[in-house]
Amino acid sequence: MTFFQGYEQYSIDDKGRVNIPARMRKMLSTESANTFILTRGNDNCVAAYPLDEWKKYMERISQLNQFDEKNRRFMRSFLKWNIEVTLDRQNRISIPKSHLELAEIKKNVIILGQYDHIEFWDPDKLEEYEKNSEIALDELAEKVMTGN
Amino acid sequence: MTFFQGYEQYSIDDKGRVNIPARMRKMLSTESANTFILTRGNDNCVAAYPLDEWKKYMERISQLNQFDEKNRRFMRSFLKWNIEVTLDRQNRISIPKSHLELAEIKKNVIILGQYDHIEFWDPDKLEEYEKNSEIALDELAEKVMTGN
DNA sequence: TTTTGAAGTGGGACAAAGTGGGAAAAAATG
DNA sequence: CATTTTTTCCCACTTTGTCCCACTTCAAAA
Repeated sequence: MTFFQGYEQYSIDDKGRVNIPARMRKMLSTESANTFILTRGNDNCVAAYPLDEWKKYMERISQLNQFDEKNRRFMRSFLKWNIEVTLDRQNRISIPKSHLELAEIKKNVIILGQYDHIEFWDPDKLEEYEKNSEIALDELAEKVMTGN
Repeated sequence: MTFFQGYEQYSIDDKGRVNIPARMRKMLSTESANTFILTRGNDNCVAAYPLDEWKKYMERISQLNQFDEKNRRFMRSFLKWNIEVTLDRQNRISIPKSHLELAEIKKNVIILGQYDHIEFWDPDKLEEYEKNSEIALDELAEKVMTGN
């Protein structure tokens, strides 16, 4: 079982390229073929799922009935932000402008390991997000870690 | 398993031609022979199905009993908008005026990958459509992605 | 302390992708 | 059948993306 954790602060160059941290890279299975699916993450970030992890989700999508109006809405909003990217020889991916704008990422980016995926955050936005959540974290931590 | 996803904003020239985004083009099987079936999409857009995907639908149509008045009605409204188009050497298709008017597409067009087909939207119309759906999307997303 | 290799960053050159327009061919019209 | 309009094919330009090479930093090993 492999999973992503930890965080790094990296920079994005003018061409929109970011390095994937070495220790996260090591988590990639050979099946994922150095390929990620970029997508819109929750709470204002960009998320990257390894190809093989992603297939689970696409299985579900494929089974939706498109003649149902709600399902169509969901599929459109969901598939819209998906894009496949592959590591270049320097182990970087390039993030499209649309996605950078979505998460308001400029020159610097925080890379978070988030179990089955990686997240890219604007440093300021992440800080802001964290400030808004400090209150309840302690109880939540207790609940999760003690298992009830 | 290949499928369409992502989105692009492209332009339509005076002759009604649109480029098919490279990454969506790569999804085309050789059986589809660079051919799409344009048709009337749901919710005010134009849809394009690769030839081989389309055949599945035509199979079902062929089995309808035409002596049933309702079936005839359906077939007429359905078949009316179908038209076969092939990529030119620049990987473009040309969309008939009738279809552009149907979806109120002018100079610019949003191209959406929608699993088994591609959709063409007028940017304003799509935005409007998306605004009307934001409410229920989160729960729906959770439901679909967590599998219950 | 020096060396070595891996990791992160930047930029130039070339190829691919997207866009526009002219000329020939085909179709539609009277 | 002639004329006009539309469609198709081909060429050319511009922008974007990809590939490759090179430099810097840092940490572990010699």
